[in-house]
Amino acid sequence: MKRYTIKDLARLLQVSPSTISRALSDHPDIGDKTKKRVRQLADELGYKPNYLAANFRKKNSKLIALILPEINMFFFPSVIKAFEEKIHQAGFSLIVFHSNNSLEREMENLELCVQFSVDGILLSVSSQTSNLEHLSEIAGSIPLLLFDRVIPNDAIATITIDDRKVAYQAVEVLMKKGHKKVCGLFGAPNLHISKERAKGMQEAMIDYGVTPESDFIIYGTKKEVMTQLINLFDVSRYPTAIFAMSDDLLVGIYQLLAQHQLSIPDDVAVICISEGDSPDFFFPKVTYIKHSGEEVAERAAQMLLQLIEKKPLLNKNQLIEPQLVMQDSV
Amino acid sequence: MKRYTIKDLARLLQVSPSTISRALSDHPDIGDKTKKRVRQLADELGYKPNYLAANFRKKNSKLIALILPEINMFFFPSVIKAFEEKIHQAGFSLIVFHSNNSLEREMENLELCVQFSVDGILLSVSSQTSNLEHLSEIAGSIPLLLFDRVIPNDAIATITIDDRKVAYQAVEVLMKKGHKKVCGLFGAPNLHISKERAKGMQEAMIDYGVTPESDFIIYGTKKEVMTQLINLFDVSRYPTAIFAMSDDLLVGIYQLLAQHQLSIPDDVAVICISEGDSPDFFFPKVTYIKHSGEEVAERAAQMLLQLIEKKPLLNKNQLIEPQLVMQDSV
DNA sequence: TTGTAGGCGTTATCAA
DNA sequence: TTGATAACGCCTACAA
Repeated sequence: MKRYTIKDLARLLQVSPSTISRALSDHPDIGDKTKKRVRQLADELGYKPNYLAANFRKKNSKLIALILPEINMFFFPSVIKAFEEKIHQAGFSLIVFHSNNSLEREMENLELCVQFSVDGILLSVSSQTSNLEHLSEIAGSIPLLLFDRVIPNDAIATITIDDRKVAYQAVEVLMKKGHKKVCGLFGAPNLHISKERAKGMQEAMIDYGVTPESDFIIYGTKKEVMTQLINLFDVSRYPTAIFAMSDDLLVGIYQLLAQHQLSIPDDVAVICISEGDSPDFFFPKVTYIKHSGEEVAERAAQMLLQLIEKKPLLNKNQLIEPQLVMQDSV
Repeated sequence: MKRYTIKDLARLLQVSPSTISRALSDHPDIGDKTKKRVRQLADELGYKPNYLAANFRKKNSKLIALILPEINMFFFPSVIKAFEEKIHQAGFSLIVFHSNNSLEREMENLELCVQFSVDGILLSVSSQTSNLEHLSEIAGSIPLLLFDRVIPNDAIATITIDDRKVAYQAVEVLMKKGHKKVCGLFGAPNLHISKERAKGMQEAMIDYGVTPESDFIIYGTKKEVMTQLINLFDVSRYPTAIFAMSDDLLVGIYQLLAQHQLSIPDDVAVICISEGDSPDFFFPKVTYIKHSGEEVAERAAQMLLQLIEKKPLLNKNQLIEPQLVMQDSV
C-alpha cells in the first residue's frame, strides 16, 4: 500500500535515482536492458509517478481549467464532454470551475488557476463580466482562450459562433416564409451574445422589409422572458413566429404554446439556435440553427493546445459557421 | 509579471522564509505587526502561493476527482454543478474525468487520480464495470465514494437512490389507475441500476395482481429501446402505460407517441424517473419520481468530505428517498 | 551509459 | 516570537 518512489526503485536495483528517472521516461541515454529491468520492477511494485512532485519541478500542472458561467443542461455538458476528451488525448486533465455568473467568483476561479499553475484556461465569461481588465494580467502568464460568451478584443484569443450571422440565418428562414410578426427571445441583455443575436434578427427583418417591434424583442432569464411572453398573449398580441436564441428558451415556449393550444407551425412558427438535442424532443421536430458544443469544444481544445505549445495561432478570433437544420416547425 | 515567492518576501522584509510562511497562514506564533507587514507586502506585490509546491510538500492536492461514465444532459450536469459548489466551499477544486462507459478508461482515470494525489474520488461506474476489484486497492489509500451507478458492497461507501423503491413507486401510480399493460423502459441491462429498477417495476405489478409481460420490459441504449418500442407499435401491441427509468428515455418516447398520434394520458399514460427538468418540457406535464442530481451531489460531497477528514460515516451505504411529483400524464 | 548534486517553493522540526 | 535547516519526489546539468 506504500507508494514507491524513484529512490526506492534506485535502492532496490542498486542504481542511481537519475537512472530510474531516465529509464522511466525512455531517455535515449539509458541502455535497453537497464530500461527493461527498471520497467519490470516498476510494474511489479505498482510504481506510480508522483505528479505533484514532477509538476512542481517542471512548473506545469498538466491541468487545463474550464471556467463556466453556469451549467445548463443543453450546451455546456457537450462542451465539457468533448473538451475533456480532446485534452485528455493530449495528456492533460480537466479542472472545472463554475462562476455562477458572478464576476467575483470568476476572478476567484482565475486566482485558483494561477495557484494551481494550470497550463491553460478556457473561459466563458459570466453575465456580470463586461470588460477584460481582470483577464489581461493573467493572459500574460497563462494561455487563455475565451469561448462562447466572449468579449470582443484583439488581445485575447476567442472562439465563438458568428452570433449575428446565426441569428440572421434563423430569422431569414422566417422572413422567407413571409412572417411579419416575429418575436425574438434572448438571454441576459448585457451579454454580448444576446445583443449580437438580437442585432442579427433585426438586420434580417430589415433586409426583408419588415419592421421589428420592440415589445417582440425580449431579453432576460428564462423566467423573465416567459413572463413577458405570457403578458403578450394575455393582451392577445400573438406573433406568427417565434425565434429562440437558445435551447433553454425553446423548451420554455413549447410548454406555453401547448397551454395556449397554439399549434406548430400552423398557428406559430418556431425556430431556434440549438445544440441539437432539444429540437427533436418535440413534435413536430423544431427547425434550428445548429450551434454544436462539441465543435466549439474541439476547436477550442485545438487552439488552446496550440497556445500551450507556443505555436502561433493563424487566427486569434475564430468563428464557427452556423448550420441550418430544416425540420418541421416553420 | 514575475511570480513572487516566499523567499522573495523574506528577502525584502529581512526576515526568514518561515516567518513569511507562518504569517501568511496566520500562525499564532507570529506577532501582529509582523503579520501586518507581511500581508501588506504580499498584497502589494500580488503574491500568489504556489499550490504545486505547497501541495507537494503537504502531500495533498486540494483536488477532488469526479469520474463519470458519460455526460448526459439530464442528470450529470446538475451533479457537476452542485458537487463543484459544495467542495469549492470546503476549499477543494474539481477535476473531472470521463470514462465513456469504458472500464479501461475508468481504470486509467483512477490511475491519474493517484498520480495527481487527489484528496478524494466520487465515482459512478461505467456500464462495463461489474465488480470492484480495480477499486479495492485505491480505496485503501484515497477516500472513495460511489454514487448513482454503484456496485453494492460493504467495503466502499455508496450513495444512491433506492432504485427498487423508486421504480416501485412509479409503477404503483400506474397500478392504482388500473393499468394492466405496462411497458417499462430501462438502460443497459448489465447495470445494477437497470436491474433494480426493473425489479421494482415487476414487484409493484405483482403486488397489484398484474403479470409483467416480458416483451414489455425493454433494456438497452436509448436507440435500442426506441427500436423495440417501435416494433411493438408496428404489430399493434400497444401498452396503456409506459414507465421510463430516465429522462433520456422519456424524451425518446414523447416524440414517438406524438408520431403515432397517441395522446397522453388518454391513449397512453406516461411516468418516469427524472431529475425534474424534462417532465416540464412537455404538455401535459409528465408525472415523475424525482431523482435530484443536486441532492445526490450535495450528500455525496458531505460524505466524501467526512471521509477526507477521517470522520467516521454513520452509514456507509446511504439511500436517497424518492419523491413523487404528480402532474398530468397519468 | 550512468552517477552526483542541486534545486524547484513550501512547510515542519528544532533550536535560539 | 523568530530563524536555520532539512525534507517532500523529481528532474537535469554536469561530471565521470
